[in-house]
Amino acid sequence: MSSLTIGKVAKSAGVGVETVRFYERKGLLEEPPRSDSGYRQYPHDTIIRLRFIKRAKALGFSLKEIQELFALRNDQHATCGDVRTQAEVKLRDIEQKIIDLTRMKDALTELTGQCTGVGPVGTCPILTSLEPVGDDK
Amino acid sequence: MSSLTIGKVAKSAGVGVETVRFYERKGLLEEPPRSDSGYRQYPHDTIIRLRFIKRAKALGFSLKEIQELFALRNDQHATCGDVRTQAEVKLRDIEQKIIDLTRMKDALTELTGQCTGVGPVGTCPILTSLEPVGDDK
DNA sequence: CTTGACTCTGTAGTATGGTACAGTGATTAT
DNA sequence: ATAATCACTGTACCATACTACAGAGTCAAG
Repeated sequence: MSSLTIGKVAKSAGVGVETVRFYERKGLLEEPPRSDSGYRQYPHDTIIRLRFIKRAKALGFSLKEIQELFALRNDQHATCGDVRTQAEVKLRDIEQKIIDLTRMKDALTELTGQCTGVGPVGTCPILTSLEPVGDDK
Repeated sequence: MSSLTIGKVAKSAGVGVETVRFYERKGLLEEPPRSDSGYRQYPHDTIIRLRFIKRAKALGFSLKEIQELFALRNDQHATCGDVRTQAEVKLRDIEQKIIDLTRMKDALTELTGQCTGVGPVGTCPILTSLEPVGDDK
């Protein structure tokens, strides 16, 4: 059956043409066959692969990690458990980020709570708590 | 009193020497006076300023945002409320990140829950749910 | 007074995930 | 048939926050 041009796969997957070529350079997409004139000819499942990348990115996987996922899938010796392990590592990662951000949030909430919002900038408790002593210059 | 060399301020503030020069280039630190031989001579409160930067970074502020905070402080017309507004914007920002990460976490938790961890990689529900149909190459 | 540690400038490289050309050739629609 | 898209390669650039040199000069301790 037919193959797709780079513009078609890009549009179908919701990414830019340059992004598709970028993924190829990064090894996330295999080099597709070329037409006589040198145009890339993509099989239809390239769209699926691109969507996989989009979803995995939305789940917080980096391009490198996505590549590792692909490598795992192509590895005859890899098991479902290996994939699960990767997902769990990423899960711990995300949980840690949430913890860190929550800490930041609490600290900032406390700071804004101390600030009445009135008065000159020099007396702002947000700034003074970030810079407890002295004044530069 | 005495001034400090770049190595001293860097160490006291817990950052690298290159980082201090980098901050100077970025406009986060003013250019300090120089000795006859061209060495930077830092006033003591540079350490405080560097620590301010560290703390603000730990609260999720980018260097650019920290610079804006400094600009605000040096602005005679700025009020405490302006600073508070900046902090609140950052707070919303952090809250949104937490929401996004929580969504990622839930999606990944669901995925790992579906995976028993046994069997070949081809049957892994984590991979099949990321790539619902077809199989590339 | 020598040696090692420190500092200087300027440039380039790291990682991440793309985006944006320029200049040229191919294809498609009218 | 010709103009408007589209595709090609290669390179450079965006932001973020540093880090790492090279090659030269300076300072402090023993």
